[in-house]
Amino acid sequence: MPELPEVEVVRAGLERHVLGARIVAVEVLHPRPVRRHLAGASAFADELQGRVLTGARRRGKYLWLPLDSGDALMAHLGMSGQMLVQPPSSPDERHLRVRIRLDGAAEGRELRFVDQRMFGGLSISPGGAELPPEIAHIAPDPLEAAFDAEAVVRRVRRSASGIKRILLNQTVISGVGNIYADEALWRAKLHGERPGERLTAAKVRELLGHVRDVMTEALAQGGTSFDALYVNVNGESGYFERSLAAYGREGEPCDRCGSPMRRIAFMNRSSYFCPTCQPALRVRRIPAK
DNA sequence: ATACGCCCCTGCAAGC
DNA sequence: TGCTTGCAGGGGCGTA
Repeated sequence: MPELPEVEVVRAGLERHVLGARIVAVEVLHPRPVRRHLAGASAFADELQGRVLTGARRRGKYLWLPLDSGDALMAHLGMSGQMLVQPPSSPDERHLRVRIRLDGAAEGRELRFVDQRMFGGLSISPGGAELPPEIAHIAPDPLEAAFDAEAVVRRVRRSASGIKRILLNQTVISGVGNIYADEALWRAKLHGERPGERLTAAKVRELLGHVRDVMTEALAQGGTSFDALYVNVNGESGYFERSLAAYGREGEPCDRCGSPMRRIAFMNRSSYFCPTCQPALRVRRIPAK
């Protein structure tokens, strides 16, 4: 159930543990996670066989491993995906979907794609080593050099949509999911339904700063609990229970003002916010006399 | 061209 | 105890 910081932890782990490895065999245990490979599961396996993994890259929540062929093995973790590096002797995980046996730099290890809900998946991007064309429409994320905050400010202020919906639109800014959207909005004292076009440029800039900060802090904490051989992404790093000010805190006191935090339905999931610090509508102030 | 709702899956916890 | 319902951190796609 990863957002950008969790995906980055995985990327860094892959870079450390499978760089330079050669794929010797691929076993697809469930067809759904390779559904994007239209030629089918066995073609997917055949195309990967013999390739060398030459990198580990990320944009937003998408990961890709450039191959020595110039193509890339792409991965999206969806809601429940994990990429694990395991010795073959390790028992199969309950939701193991794809097994990739390695030699060379990662001799005797397996790269495993584990995914309970299978919203995520693996695919091969032809010529996608540098930037897979399938994700060219995804905007840069706040932690990469190509991120253009002023371009995001302009798009936000051109949109009548609610600011939270805009934050979750990966073509505007990538990597932000439901948790970090709520956290950044809480820090900025903004209600997620405030229309983008009604926000000042300065306020949007401030919000983007909070987005970057909350992700950077999460990344720092997620990285510390990272075990050397076990590339984990399941969000159980301890960060979520300890450091969240908004997400999942319905009924608990706001860390800033003490008001009970509220939860509302939003886009088939939930939004958490402080009704006092984050009013839905701008309050027209009555001038003091 | 946007912008929005629907749907893809499985599993868990709470409620009846 | 067993069934039903709601909910879970994502995003592609069809339709307005």
